[in-house]
Amino acid sequence: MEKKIDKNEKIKIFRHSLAHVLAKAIMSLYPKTKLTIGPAIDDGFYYDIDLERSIQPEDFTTIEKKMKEIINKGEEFKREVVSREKALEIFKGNEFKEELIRELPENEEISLYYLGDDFVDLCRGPHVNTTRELQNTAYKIHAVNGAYWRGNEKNKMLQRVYAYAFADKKQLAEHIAMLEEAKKRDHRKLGKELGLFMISPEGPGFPFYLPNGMIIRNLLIDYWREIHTKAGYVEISTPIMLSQHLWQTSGHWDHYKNNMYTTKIDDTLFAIKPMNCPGGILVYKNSPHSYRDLPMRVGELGLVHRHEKSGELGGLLRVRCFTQDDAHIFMTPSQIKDEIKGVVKLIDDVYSLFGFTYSVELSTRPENSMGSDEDWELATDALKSALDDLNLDYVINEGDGAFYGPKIDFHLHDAIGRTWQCGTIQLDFQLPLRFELEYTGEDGAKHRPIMIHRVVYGSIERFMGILIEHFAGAFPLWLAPEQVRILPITDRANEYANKILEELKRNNIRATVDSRNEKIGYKIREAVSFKLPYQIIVGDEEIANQTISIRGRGNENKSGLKLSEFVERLQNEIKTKKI
RNA sequence: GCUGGCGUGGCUCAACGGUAGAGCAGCUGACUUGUAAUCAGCAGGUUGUAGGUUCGAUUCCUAUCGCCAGCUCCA
Repeated sequence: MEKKIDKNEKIKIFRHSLAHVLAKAIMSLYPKTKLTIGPAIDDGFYYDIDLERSIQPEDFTTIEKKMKEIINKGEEFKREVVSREKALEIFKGNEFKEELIRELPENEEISLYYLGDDFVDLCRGPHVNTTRELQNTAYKIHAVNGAYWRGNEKNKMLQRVYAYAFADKKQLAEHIAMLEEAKKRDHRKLGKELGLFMISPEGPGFPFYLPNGMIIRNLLIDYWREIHTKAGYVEISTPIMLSQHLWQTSGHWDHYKNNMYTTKIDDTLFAIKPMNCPGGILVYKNSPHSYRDLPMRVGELGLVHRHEKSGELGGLLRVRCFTQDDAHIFMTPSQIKDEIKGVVKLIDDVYSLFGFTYSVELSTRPENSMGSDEDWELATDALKSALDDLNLDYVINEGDGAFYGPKIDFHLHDAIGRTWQCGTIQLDFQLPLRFELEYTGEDGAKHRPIMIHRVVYGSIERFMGILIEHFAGAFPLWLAPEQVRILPITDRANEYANKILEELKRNNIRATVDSRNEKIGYKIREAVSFKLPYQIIVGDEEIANQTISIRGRGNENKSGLKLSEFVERLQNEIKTKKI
């Protein structure tokens, strides 16, 4: 274990040193470049530069060659500690470096790293001693993208040059091969090939479900209803469009207006809901409540619309209209911890069922938020202590909470390793206050409930996107749109195949017969490429013996089976939701 | 929204200043086939859209829409 950490440190130093080599190469090719920052990242490094001329993919090889030259020269990395004044003088004219230097804390020493005699960069280090140590490393510039200076969209946009970098050629090749493989499981590609969903240019970010995708979606919803009923939830449905007045009360109008679609009915402004909570709150307010009713767990599969900026859309992972598997829990302060634990448990159960691993983040108060410091502190502490009680590992994400409360986020990974927030649990003292929610306590007095907003899938769209990539389209039997395809070898077997089909249908198994006039090899090839879990093959032999032959994933190939045995096996596999 | 790249028949791609070509899918016919592509024929595109340059544009330029990567933002 310790060795592994050492290795990680070493590759980080390689990557960071290579970033300096890249910077030097770029400076020598394009002397007008202003350098900013260039850190090591998970699969390599990048360097953000400010340069009039935009770096093009054609330039990558030129830059790589220049890097190689520098490395082969065996130039030395030399560290020098300088005064703030000296540093400012050296980087005079580079407003980015000047800004960084000015912001360095008083007590911290300012170090420079020279690479050869003619290149210097402001840097904390550490680095390799000479570029000779980089001779075995393998790197490849693969992209240049825009990136705002210091990640702020109000700042200047720089060019970010990305490179993969590994300790040797083999590791680089493996990484590139892995990315190639990942492309094959891209949910957009599979969604098209397997007939799951489409997105029309007529509705950017508004996905259409195709029949096969709809089957999966409905199964996910069935499962969701089943586990939520068991966990003591009730379900409601609230309107998709509600008056501006409601959104003003909820605070969405002040904090979320730019993301909301609006329309006028007569002379009143209405907004399409970007979130389900205000509707859920109106339901709560519809009748008086006693402490005996709490906690009230109210679920809603709510279709929300949000105006996401055009460049932010992507397949099913980022859309403008999606169904949240939402629920609001109204409760007393003493119920907070148990309720949060209950939701965490529910989320863990669901993600485990699909074989997902996830990471957890706790997000705290953002800048543009409402409510008192005390409430925020209380809410944040409640979330923390629930997580601590459950012994869950989590990282804290400062300032990333919702405008009405702090939250726990659950992140899942897509095929190429990007993480996506799916599940979230948000604690909210603000909306109950704004909407003057009440319940009658044991003491007969009115009290204010506390709310949890939570989703498990997050959005059905995003979750399906991740699901498609996770299984590479080869869904577990219970989710597969087509579970079994029956392939008659000649048309003499069509009648027998149709009898089998009827029997499967009677047992609620989704099956079809491929009675096209094609060779068996052709039908198998197609069934396999559609990632079907099982194929039943029948010809003269099977008819004579009244048996079936099957093919399953993982090269399973069996003959002489009884149909009834196979049906039993399928039903068992479906019932246990085996993955 | 920003930076850069890309838009050719249902899909995957070719042609790149001289009025678009292939494979797969589709349709028709023949073959009745035993575990990942049977053969033959037919049909299908005013090259995202709108302008411009040119004798001539899919190819060059501008705008616009959409897609992709990243940034920002987010379920």
